[in-house]
Amino acid sequence: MIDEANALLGNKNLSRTPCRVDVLRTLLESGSALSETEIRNKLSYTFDRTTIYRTLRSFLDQDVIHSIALEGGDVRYAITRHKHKSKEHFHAHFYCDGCNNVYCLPRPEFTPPVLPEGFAASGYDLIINGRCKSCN
Amino acid sequence: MIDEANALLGNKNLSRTPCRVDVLRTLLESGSALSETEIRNKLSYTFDRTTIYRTLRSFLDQDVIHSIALEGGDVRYAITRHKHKSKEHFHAHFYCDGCNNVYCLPRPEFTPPVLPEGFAASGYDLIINGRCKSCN
DNA sequence: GTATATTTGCAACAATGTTGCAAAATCTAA
DNA sequence: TTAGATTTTGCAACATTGTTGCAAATATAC
Repeated sequence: MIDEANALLGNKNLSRTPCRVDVLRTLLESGSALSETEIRNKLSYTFDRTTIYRTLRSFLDQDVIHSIALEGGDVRYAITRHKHKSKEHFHAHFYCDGCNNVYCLPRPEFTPPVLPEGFAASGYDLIINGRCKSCN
Repeated sequence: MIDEANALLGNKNLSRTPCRVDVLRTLLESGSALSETEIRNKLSYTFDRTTIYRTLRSFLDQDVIHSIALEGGDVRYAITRHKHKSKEHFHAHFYCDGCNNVYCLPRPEFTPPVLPEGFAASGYDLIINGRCKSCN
C-alpha cells in the first residue's frame, strides 16, 4: 500500500511527505470512505489537524481523492478510483444505515432527468441509502 | 405566507412561536434552499442561534423541511413540498455553479442502479450540478 | 386566568473550516 | 551530495456549525 501511495503521489506532483503517505495509505487500505476523524485515528503517526486538513485539500485539488457530503453535514473522503471519461461527472455512493459506512459505486445505468427550461446539467452525485451486505 | 406558515405548524403539532413562524415564512418565501446563515439573515426578528438550530431540527423531525448536503459540508434547508407516496424516498436537487443556489426538483425518471450482491436500497438522493436559467 | 408542557436565551464545549507565519522538510540542480 | 529554492508542517488564532443543560419566558389546554 505504501508503494501504491508513493506512486500515486509521484504521478500527481505531490511531494512524498510522511503525512501525505500516511493519509493516502490509510485511504487505500480502507474499504469504505472515511471522515477526517476516522482518518486521523487510523494514521500510523500523529500530525497536526491543520496538516491533515491541508493534505486532504491537496488531494481533492489533484483529484486523488473525492469527498462525499452526507445528510447532517457529515463529510467522508475516498480514493478516486473510477475514471470519468465523459465531461459530465457522475459519482454514485452507497450509505449504509446500519454501519454508517459509505461505499463508492461504479457509474450506474442512468437516465438524466429532464430539467426545467433553461437549466443545464454538468454532473450528477447520487447517494443511495440502504443496508449493506454485512448489515442486511 | 404567514398564514401558510401557521397552518403548516398547526398540521404538524408544532406550537406557533415567533421563531418558528419567522423561519417557516422565510423558507416559504424563498425560491431556493437556504443555509442556516442565509435563514438567519432573512428573518424579520433576531433569535438566538440555538433557537434557530432547534427550530430547524424540529422541522426536520416533522418533515416540514428537509436538508440538502452539498460538497464541502455545506447544508441547505428547504420546505418539503413533494410528497413521497412510495416507501423508497427519492430527493432530487439542482445545484447551480453560477449562483450557488439549490433548487428542489420533482422526482425524475430513474432506473435504480444495480447494487452489489447483498446490498439493498431504501432511498436515493440525487444532486445535479450545472447552470440554472439565470446563470446560463 | 391558571397550570402544565414547550420553547427560548445563554453559557459552554466539540468538531471542522480556514489563514498567517516562521521553522522544518523536500526537491532540484550543479 | 550539498546548497538554495520551494513546499510543507506545526502552532496560534479565529469563524461557523453541531449540541446539551438549565432556568426563565411563552404557548396551549382546561
